[in-house]
This record gives sequence, C-alpha cells and structure tokens, in this order.
Amino acid sequence: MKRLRVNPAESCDEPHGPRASRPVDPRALEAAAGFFRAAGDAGRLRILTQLRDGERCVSDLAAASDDGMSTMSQRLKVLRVEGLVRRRRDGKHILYALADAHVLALVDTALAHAEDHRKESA
Amino acid sequence: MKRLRVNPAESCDEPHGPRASRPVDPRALEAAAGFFRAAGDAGRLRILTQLRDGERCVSDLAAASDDGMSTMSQRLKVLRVEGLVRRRRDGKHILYALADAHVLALVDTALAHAEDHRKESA
DNA sequence: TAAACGTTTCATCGAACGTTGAAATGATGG
DNA sequence: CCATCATTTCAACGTTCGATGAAACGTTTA
Repeated sequence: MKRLRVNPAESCDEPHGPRASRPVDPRALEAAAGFFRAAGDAGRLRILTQLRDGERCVSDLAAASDDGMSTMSQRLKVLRVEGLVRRRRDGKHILYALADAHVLALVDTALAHAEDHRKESA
Repeated sequence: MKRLRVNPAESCDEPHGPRASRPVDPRALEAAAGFFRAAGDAGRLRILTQLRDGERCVSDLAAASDDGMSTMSQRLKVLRVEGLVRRRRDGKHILYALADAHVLALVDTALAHAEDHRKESA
C-alpha cells in the first residue's frame, strides 16, 4: 500500500537530517512565544536592560525614557503577565525587578547575538 | 541652582537600588527587539524547535505544521532577516537551520522559563 | 530548451498591538 | 479620616502583523 498524502506538493520525497524528536507541547510553545513577544518591543526591552542594574520604580523608568507613566505602566504589565518581571511595594512606590536569572540571561544573550548579527550583515 | 524638570511628576525623589550603568545603544536594542519579536510567534517558534533536530526544507516544515508553504516561507523569511536561521541550497531543496548556538540556547531557555512560569502562576 | 518542481513574492484582509490622556484606584502619611 | 501621591485602568486611535491564494521566480532534470 503506497502512502497517501492530502497535498502531495507539500512534502519532500525524503526527510533531511536526523529524524524529528516528538513535537513540543503546544501550551509550552505558546507560553514561550508570549515570553519572546513581550521582549520583542524596543520600549519594553529597554526596561529590561534598565532592570539589570536593580529594582526601579515606574516613575524612574518613565523619567529615563521620555515616555509617560501610563505608557510605562502598560509595558510593565505586559512584562509582568508574561513572567519577565516581578514587583513589590516600597512605601509609596512600586519597585519592579527582573523575574529571575533566566530573564537576565535571555536579555544578555540576545543583545550579544544582535551585535554579532549586525556586524556580519553589514 | 535648583534642578529643573520638564514634568516633576515623572520622577521619584531618589533612585532605588544601584546606580544605572550607561544606556544600551539604541541600534543594538532595536536589533535585539527584532530578534525577540521574530521568535515571539507560536508558528515561527515551532519552526525553531523543529530545527533543533537539524536542517529541514520548507516542504518538510510545511507538512509538519498543516500550514501552507507560502505561510511557512514568510515565517522563515522573518526568522532569516532577524538572523535566527540560515539557509543553503541542496539540489531542488533549500535547507534551513538555526543560525548558531545562541539561538539554540535562547529557545531552550525560554521554553524552560515558560514551563516554570506556567507552573507557578497556576 | 522545456517541463517540472520547490520556493518566494505580492496584494489584501481582518486581527492584534502600542500609545495616549483622562479618569479611577489604592496605599501612605499627616 | 482626609489629602496626596504613585500607579493603574479605560477607551480610542492609528499602526503593524500574520494568513492566504495566485502569480512569479529560479533550479534542476529530462
């Protein structure tokens, strides 16, 4: 019995390279995509780089960016929902920080890679 | 001379935590954001996870995803422009692969972090 | 050279996104 | 308890993004 295919045009005759391991769980994939998406905006990524130096309140971040507090708050919310930053209250202020070492590593690695890529595509 | 501020409301009285290091180069920041943005889509991220096992041609990837080749090609273009994948021709096929070890590390770390985050926010 | 094949480009459409200012929230300190 | 201050929410707007199918492209094979 010859193998059938819904759309014959959408496949090579033979696979290339090593065989595939089992597909990644769709939930984990969507979560990781959300994680990347949260970091995939210059404004939000700038916040992450600022938080590498330690905790910051919204006002500090807003003052350093020439963007309003509303804008900053919305960015921080995205980052928080996706698990990139934590927050805690300190007096009148709410201090934000990177969620964990993973996030720090991700940011540093991406910046390093981006520099490499920019150099070699120039 | 008292220090002036454009908008007094947009700052705390004093900074929190260690002092800031110099701001990240805007170009590098935009490049890194583009990098994250490229990975920040479930369809494109799935491609990256598939490429962890080795090179794949467009048709293989399309067949494994129930998405058309056109869609797959556009996803791959985004990934390529942002420097996440490389490609080379092999006969009639064009084989795609992860650009370098950075990308592999980024994907694995994000998946690991996403799993952690999903568990603790449940 | 011509036919066949795999891949890319193009234009379009609806959905999702980011910014903004105004109004609401909520904790703090007097 | 009230006034204040920092932060968040809301709704609206313009912009960007991703999927789709048809047509164009470029290689390979006959």
